[in-house]
Amino acid sequence: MLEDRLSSLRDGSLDKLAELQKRIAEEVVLEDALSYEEIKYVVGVDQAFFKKNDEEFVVSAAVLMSFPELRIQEVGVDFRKVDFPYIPTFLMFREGDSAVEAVKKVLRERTVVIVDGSGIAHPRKCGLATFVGVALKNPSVGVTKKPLYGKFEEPKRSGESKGIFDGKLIGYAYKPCARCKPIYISPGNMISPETALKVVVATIRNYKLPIPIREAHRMANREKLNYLSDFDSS
DNA sequence: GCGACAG
DNA sequence: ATCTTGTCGC
Repeated sequence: MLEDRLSSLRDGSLDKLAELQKRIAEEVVLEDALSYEEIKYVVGVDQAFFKKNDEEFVVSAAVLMSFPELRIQEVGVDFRKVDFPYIPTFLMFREGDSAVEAVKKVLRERTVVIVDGSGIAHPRKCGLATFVGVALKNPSVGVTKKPLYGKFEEPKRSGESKGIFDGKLIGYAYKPCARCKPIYISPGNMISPETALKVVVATIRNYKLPIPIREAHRMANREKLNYLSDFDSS
């Protein structure tokens, strides 16, 4: 079954999905829809996965926080079966719909969405964060722990950032602390690389990853355990 | 052709 | 992402 899905993807359908990504990328706006001062909230989104009877499920959690105070306002959750495998550069087809639904439940005016995945720092300029930002027509930023695409130099000092380039500036490699490896930040939609960096840095504080992402990660795992324990007892 | 490759 | 214990270091 799994092999069937993978082979059908290999034989050309991935090309069509890649074309879809290129079309979505054409809708991206890299100017700030919100100035830094206008940002009132941020939403962090992340997901957890698990298998139940040979089927795979995803739990997405979206945590709305005040900005720049970072007080939790609301949490949105989406739970569903997943049928698309993880394929590098096609992550949006596996996690995108679920992430969008979770964010929809908590989204307000003047909010920047922070996603655990690339934005335009992607071979076709269409990472998970771009998908979410275009689908919701809302400012979004992508943050990853590993680089996916683009040329950059290693930031060496704590707090230092280096541009990620693909002809032009498409994001930043940022070193959160002396012993931390860099994180990679790129605009998803409706935000500039500079503002994307500034917002993310403002949410990191003493950690490596943005606090909204950390909170979303915790919530997704919390929900995952809930579903599993409910299943067991029923 | 070979290797790289978010979560 | 997920499977998993302890452990080294700031």
